[in-house]
Amino acid sequence: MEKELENADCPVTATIALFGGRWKLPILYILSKNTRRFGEIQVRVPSISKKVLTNQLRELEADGLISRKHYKEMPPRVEYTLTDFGKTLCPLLIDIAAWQRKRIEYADQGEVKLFN
Amino acid sequence: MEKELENADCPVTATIALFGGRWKLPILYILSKNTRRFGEIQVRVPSISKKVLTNQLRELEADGLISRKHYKEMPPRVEYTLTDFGKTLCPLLIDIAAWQRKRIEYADQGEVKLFN
DNA sequence: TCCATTAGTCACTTTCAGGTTACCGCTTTT
DNA sequence: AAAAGCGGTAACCTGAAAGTGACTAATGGA
Repeated sequence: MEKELENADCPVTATIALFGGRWKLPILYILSKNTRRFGEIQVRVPSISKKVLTNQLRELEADGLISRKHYKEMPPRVEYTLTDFGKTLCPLLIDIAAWQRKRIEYADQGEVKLFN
Repeated sequence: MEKELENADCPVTATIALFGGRWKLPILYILSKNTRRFGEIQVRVPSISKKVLTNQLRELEADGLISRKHYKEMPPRVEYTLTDFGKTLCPLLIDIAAWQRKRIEYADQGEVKLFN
């Protein structure tokens, strides 16, 4: 039996891994509007803890979607910004949101349930 | 401080939840080519267990992406098919895959690492 | 002198999607 | 009479991610 797919090199899976984390989309959305300091992000993402926020930011940085600028001041100041590459993600997110509207159309026709 | 977003009604988050499960993309990919029986899916998704496959299929069905047809025969026969709504997902997945190619371009320029 | 501030880290606990193994009903094949 | 085939279900386990609370460094201000 042929192997129809190898999960590891599926481009869709690979892409979703980049922003599939629990809080990554909210973070990217916030940074798409403005460069933000750590604390500013935290206050805009409801109920995220420092540990998890740090984590998600580190991963986004490692994937090249955001950059981190650390000012050597006291108290510390750290700013996060979407990279040029990170900005290329925005149109895709808009496409995804657009499809959600299509889903709502189907729901209006009773063909699809929105909530289970 | 204004709440810039509520995660729950983010259309991107909602969409990704539909196919973010561990095996949902492979399953959708397989069904995008053919209607398939349970066992045919299982054999094409490397190393998925029956329980998990059942689970993922049930969720995809609940979300209206696939339909399940149970023939009352013995031994049992159950066929899974992409719904019309499920088919509308395909172009989106193609967009996502296309963005991955953009990512690879950036990687070629050394601006983004593909693997960490 | 002591406190507040910022961006974390550390150690620990909780959660739950996903995985494992065993079992089932009903029929045909051996 | 036994085994194989199909599409599951039930009970249990596991590992990674997420969450919690306490702690820190270095400075300015009351």
